[in-house]
Amino acid sequence: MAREIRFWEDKLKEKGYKFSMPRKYILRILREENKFLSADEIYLKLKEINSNIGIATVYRTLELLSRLSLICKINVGTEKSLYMLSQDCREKTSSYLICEKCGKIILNNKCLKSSIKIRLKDNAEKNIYDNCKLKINNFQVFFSGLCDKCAE
Amino acid sequence: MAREIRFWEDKLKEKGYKFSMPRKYILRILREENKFLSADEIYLKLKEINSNIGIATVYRTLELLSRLSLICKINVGTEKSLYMLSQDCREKTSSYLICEKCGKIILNNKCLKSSIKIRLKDNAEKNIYDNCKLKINNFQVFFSGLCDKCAE
DNA sequence: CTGCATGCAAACCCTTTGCATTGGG
DNA sequence: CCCAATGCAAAGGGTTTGCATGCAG
Repeated sequence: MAREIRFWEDKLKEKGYKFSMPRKYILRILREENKFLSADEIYLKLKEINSNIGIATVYRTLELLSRLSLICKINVGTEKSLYMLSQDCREKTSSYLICEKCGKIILNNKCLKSSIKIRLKDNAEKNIYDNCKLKINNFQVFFSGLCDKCAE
Repeated sequence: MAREIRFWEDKLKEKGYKFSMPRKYILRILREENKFLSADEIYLKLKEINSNIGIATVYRTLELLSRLSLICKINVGTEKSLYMLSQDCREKTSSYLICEKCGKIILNNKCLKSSIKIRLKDNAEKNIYDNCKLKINNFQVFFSGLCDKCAE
């Protein structure tokens, strides 16, 4: 963890941002939970540890960390945005199963993985940049439909 | 078009829903535009043809049509939800390239298609249902990153 | 006719913004 | 010390809901 804290601090300071208490706490929560969290889930966890960090700060911090690529943000279903540390996000989640109605998300289920074969060509990243002028830092597969509960 | 109108009508009536004027108009707009539209874009097009259909009805209709799988709904970036007729959605768009900052979307670019190889196994749909109790009606690939403009 | 579908407005929820204050470097 | 960062509250934007009315079957 100490190594990660140093890494976060460097990343922030190298761009001239302060390594403030709220930023430290939010990063630590994301590291400990190690899964996608919504802004208000993070806000509640901050309350649990008796911080009085406001929800506005949570959003501002998540926006900043996302801009610095320390975390990644996804939007699925009609739900709120979700955030996760970048390294874990890339290593651990690439496929999602989402109920279009209730927004329930299943991440990286084994069954999903075995149901689909995806292969990115070697030059994909460069190819896409050359064609579309967009530097890819995430790649995700979404299956969506209706879960049994919502289908009644 | 006449054939499609009949198809929509049957789909609605077979589940006991009325084929009302707002539903007919909204389906027709989606057919004519033949691309992803937001609820308020549809609402504006309805205004153009002098209908006084309310935005609430637009949302309720889109929710219903989505539930009946006549249309598909996507959520990307920080943007509003987008809707498109299902058949076109499946035929024409399965991959998206999104700028995480400005929300710009590139649909089904040839380059995207050639950069990725996707194969769904034959029994994928059934497999996923058996495991996750969710009936899939959509399947999409999202690449996200920063476009040149937003990267500065 | 009957009850589902609609229009309107208000409510809701997530997120952003304005502003005075605080605290990190 | 100074300015970026924060907390609070209010505003914003998309979407949903309550309720009286209208219209498809």
